[in-house]
Amino acid sequence: MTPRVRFAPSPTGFLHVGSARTALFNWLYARSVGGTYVLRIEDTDAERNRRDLTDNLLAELEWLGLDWDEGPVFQSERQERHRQVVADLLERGLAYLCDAENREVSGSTLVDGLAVRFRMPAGQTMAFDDIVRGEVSFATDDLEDFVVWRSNGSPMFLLANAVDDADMGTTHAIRGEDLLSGVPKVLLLLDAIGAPHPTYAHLPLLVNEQRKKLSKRRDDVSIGDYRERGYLPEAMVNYLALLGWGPPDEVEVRPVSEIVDLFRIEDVNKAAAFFDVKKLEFVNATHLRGLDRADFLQRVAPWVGENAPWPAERFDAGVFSTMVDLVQEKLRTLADTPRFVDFLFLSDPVDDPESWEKAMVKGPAAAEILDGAAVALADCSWDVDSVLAAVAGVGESLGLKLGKAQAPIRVAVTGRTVGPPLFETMAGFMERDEVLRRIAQARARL
RNA sequence: GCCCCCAUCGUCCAGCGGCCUAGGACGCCGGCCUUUCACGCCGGUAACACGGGUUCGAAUCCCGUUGGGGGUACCA
Repeated sequence: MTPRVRFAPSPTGFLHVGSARTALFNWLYARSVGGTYVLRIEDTDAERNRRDLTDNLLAELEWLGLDWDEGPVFQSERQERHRQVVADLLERGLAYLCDAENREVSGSTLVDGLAVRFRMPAGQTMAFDDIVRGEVSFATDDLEDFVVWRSNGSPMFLLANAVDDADMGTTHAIRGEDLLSGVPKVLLLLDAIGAPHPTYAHLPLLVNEQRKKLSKRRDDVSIGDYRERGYLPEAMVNYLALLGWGPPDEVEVRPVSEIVDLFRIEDVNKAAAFFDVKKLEFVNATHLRGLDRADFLQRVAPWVGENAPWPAERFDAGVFSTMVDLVQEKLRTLADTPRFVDFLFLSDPVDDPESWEKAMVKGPAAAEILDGAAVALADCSWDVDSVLAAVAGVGESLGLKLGKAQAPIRVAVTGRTVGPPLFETMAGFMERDEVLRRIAQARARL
């Protein structure tokens, strides 16, 4: 029997990183064993049954590259089937009607306005063998009767979940550990409808610095937000795969295709994992550096386009395209890009007080360096070597190494202490007059 | 409260009875390179929660303790 797994998110309007991780592991499992990956939308709650909430979810999954083989299947469209199952449970006495106060009401057929609860059998042990957790068991005596059908005429999560998995032929339920304690109830439901139990694999939770489950209130959990902050989908997927799993060869940053080849669900570990943005950044930077120029230009387009910190008419795509070689390897995220090149597309260098303080105030001989550079750069050849030699000469006359000597010039020209290689940038992409103008302007400010 | 799960460097992952004076990665701290930053390279910091067993031998198996987490809705 070929494995069938499903990712069954509840539409909340965005894709949570924890959900993305669950989706990824289901996808990895399916892709690694040649199984089928189905997408199911758990929207039994009327408030979540909104197409727009689902659309965004699907868009984010597509962005991550987690393509599904079947679906999306909407639970809300399967209500009639759910109703039949509940009616059957009621008729067989496995469930009962109850009012708003949870008092049992006699009757063996569905009644509008009344909920239905499943009757918890006494003295049973519900056990199952979880791929990641091993043998897990619950005593039904510790569990209570639970609602399977709402008084408003809709199915509850557990019921829809059990019925749909049974109907869809789900062989493996791979999901977050927060759902572990719901398993015995689902098993009972599955037994009641005569369906086989899927094999479970409960993934360790993703937690924050407080070791609490990632929550949308406190933590940055939206995949869309990471996308907007300049993270690459392949980096996101790569990093997420590293939470709860590790490649046998210890090579952490790699293409998703390799992860598919190496992934084994049995290797997933049990302990909760901290979502570490620092490491995500590292993974992202590594993938970013690996992009070829055309690919990089395409991905970075949103950050140098309309929302860029410079007037669109001053942007020079040709200059930027060439500058890419000088900045790409320095970036952590795509969003870092503008501040490495903005001085080229702005009429004046940006004003960065910290940089100014560091190079012009605290740094040595700022005035002398700028004065010297104004002279030396005025009549040297306008190429990288000559510009470098000119600045180096100014530094030597003041007893400064090139690193120190270039600092005030860098800040005068670009506005910042951090940026692309200075001489390459000046000689390659700026007019001599503009460089001299900025140096003079900075000198006047001292 | 009750039920369930978990426990190796600050963090993520490796280790699945001897190869462990515990390995890799991120971070951090040094150094080199050097036109800043970054990259790269070199080096360093730092962990088997605790207590009992089992065994010739335990980070690895068992029990307990402690700690953490999850669940306990007519949310999913």
